[in-house]
Amino acid sequence: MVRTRFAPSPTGYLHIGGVRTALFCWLFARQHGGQFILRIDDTDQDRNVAEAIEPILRGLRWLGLDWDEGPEVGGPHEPYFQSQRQPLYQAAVRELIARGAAYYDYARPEEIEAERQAALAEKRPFVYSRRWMAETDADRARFEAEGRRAVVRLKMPREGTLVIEDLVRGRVEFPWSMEQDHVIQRADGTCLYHLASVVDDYEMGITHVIRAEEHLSNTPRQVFIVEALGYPRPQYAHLPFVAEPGSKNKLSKRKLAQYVKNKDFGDLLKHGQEIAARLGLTPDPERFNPVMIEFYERLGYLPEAILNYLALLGWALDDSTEFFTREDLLRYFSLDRVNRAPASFDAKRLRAIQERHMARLSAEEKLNLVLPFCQQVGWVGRPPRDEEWQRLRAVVTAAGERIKVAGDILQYEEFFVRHEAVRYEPEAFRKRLVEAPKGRELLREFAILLGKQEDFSPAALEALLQRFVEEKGIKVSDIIHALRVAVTGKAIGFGMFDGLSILGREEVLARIGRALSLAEQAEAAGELAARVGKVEPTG
RNA sequence: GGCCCCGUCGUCUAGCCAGGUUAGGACACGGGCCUUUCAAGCCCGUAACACGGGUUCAAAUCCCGUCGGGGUCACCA
Repeated sequence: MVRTRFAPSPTGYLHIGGVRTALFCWLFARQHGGQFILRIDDTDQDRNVAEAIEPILRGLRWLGLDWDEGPEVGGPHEPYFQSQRQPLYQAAVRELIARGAAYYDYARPEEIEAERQAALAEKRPFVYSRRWMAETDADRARFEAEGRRAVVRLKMPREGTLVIEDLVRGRVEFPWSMEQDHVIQRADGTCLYHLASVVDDYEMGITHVIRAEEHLSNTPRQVFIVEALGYPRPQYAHLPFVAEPGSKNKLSKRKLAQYVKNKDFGDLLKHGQEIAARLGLTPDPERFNPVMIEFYERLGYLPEAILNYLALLGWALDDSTEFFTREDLLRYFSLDRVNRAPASFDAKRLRAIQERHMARLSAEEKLNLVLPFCQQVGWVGRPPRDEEWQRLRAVVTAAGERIKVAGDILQYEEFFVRHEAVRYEPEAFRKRLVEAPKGRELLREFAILLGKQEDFSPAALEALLQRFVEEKGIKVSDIIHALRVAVTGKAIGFGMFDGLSILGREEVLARIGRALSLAEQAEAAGELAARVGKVEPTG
């Protein structure tokens, strides 16, 4: 029975690299009919764990990476918080000491540091002298009489080689002589991560330890504990870490300011901020950024697209397939096709994959995705009235593939407000209406035709405009830009006739009328200003 | 610095283990088509085996070395 685990520390956020690890653990367990366990590695903490794990659980849930055991779902190995399992670790420490694999050490931190410095000065690797090691009660009593306090250290081998058969990296060898006598229990009696991790992996029956590459160097000390305690050695698989945009450095949430300088990354963030602004949010930049999973959830990305992108960050099936649904991933994923080199975070590629997943959604699915965003800004009610549904459906259909994430619906405000609330882009308004008296004249004439038009379907409207254009001997482009700006306030948008049809005759006429009169006023004011400007110098 | 890992187009990668490919794909980029704007779509194109030695008829692929990048060396996880 395969059992894998994802064991984050409660830091208050879930970043892309962590999710990628969780995904691979989840995929591996699921496709082997095994279990995926979520464990919170909080051996260090006195912070508010409940608050700090919330974003982690929420992120995994959103992505559909369900866990069989862990926080909120329980399981036979409760509790799933390391902070609540100390007695187990302490028992393991006693066992290690009894077996001669660990010892009480009474060195003061500054004494260790002095040895370390001495080694550094002589350019030789640091190995603790074990001078304050206490292996008998008499030793302990003597050191304690000096007022020393003990930590427990691993009594690591000092010669020989450890061979690890890693499922991703193959055979890796470590000389034992390079290993330290790591501390496994603090002076205050609490136990440290490496010990806790090994004990829990054993207690929870973890068969495959799948984690990021940065743990590869930590593996020897863990294997030492595993063997000293007589546990079966789990299979290890060390995934390449996720690197920052345009570099091979490990992704770090602390270097955000630097990533923003990367154009693609910056664009992705900017797009997100625009949507947040339309929602009236001012999110915490520490959490609302493309390194964090929360960012994608709030903007209406598709979980499946994120999963697809993440899977490709360090894994490939073959030379050409890159679109994967969740089911595809479950079917085709395999650890032996995981890459060894780090993969850097590529914002553009993430967008491209999101677009492909979005494009295959049905209108109905897209509608449901977009609905909460519209409700949040008050365009439609909860639940929406029939006519609101219809309008929303029409806009979503007309916008088509322009809506790349659910939050993109918010750029179509003009279809959800009345004519008096339409906002005009200043540049477009000036160019297409204020400074285009001919365009205004054509628009005025066309409005008369629109007023008599019964059939307001896109096709009929297009035919109407065609006829108008032919009769006047002009080109479509001579009028359509003015029409677009007058009706939507914008220079760009989806098909003009779809837009007119959605708004309906009364609204369209009202908008044209308003735009025309505003443009005339602006022109008059402009002429006046120009005239005044000329007069002033002489006067 | 020691130990460990990694190095194919700008990016993500296939190919490497079992040597022989015009070194393939996608994203990005450039050009064209389409066109009422934008997006999409379609067609075409630019672009890579870190370097140096071997082994071999033949090396991205096997061996050695160099260089470069990264990880790790806590009473953090």
